[in-house]
Amino acid sequence: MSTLGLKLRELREQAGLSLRKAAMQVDIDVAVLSKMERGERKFSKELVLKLADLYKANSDQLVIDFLSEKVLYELEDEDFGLEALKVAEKQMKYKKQKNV
Amino acid sequence: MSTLGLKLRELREQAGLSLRKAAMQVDIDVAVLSKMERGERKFSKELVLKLADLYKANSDQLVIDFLSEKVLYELEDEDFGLEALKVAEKQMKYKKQKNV
DNA sequence: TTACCTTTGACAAAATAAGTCAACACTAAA
DNA sequence: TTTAGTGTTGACTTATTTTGTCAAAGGTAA
Repeated sequence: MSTLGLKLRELREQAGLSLRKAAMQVDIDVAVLSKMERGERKFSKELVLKLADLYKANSDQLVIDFLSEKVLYELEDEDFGLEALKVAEKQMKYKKQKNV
Repeated sequence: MSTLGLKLRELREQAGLSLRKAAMQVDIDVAVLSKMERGERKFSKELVLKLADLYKANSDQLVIDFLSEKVLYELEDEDFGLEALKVAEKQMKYKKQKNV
């Protein structure tokens, strides 16, 4: 289901950390991390960064996944989701170029 | 600032409706509609549809603008916003194709 | 003045998200 | 068969965000 959750779970396991220990390190409740890894609760960007750091993983792609998931969540079941993404992309490029 | 707000304001004026009257027709407070048209508050999709109907305008592009604005709002000031959009697009296409 | 118009800010209420906790079920080692 | 570890669940509280309501202001024109 959740790409980000899966990835972070794998990274945690690769780092040899239990859910409890990882949660403690980043200062959240175990229950919450468990739910986040299984896509039952949303990550925050800050937490993603903390976890990337803890797992010694590169955070860029994780942040991209985080944002992308957030966007997809907003657009799920929308008939014009794809069109909306294209418009958003166009506007973002414009803004970037124009520095608005 | 807000494309959608501007568009809906223009449509309202073209329909010859005052803010008060339009707001009354769609059953919201004038203050709220005023703020929405100026981008100070967010539209809901339902309201966009109601307004499109009231102004006798085609709602498709308005809904696309609405969604796109929502997405851009989530991604504003994000370094990886564009990358996130691309990932989201890819996943959405995949989902659509696979019917997941 | 009167009668409209839009905008503003302050506040209350409702809805969502985030945090906390205790208990459960499972596995494996002692 | 205890003990200690694992992850999961649900109920609950608290905090934050969003939404709705209202009154008043300032503008314009008859």
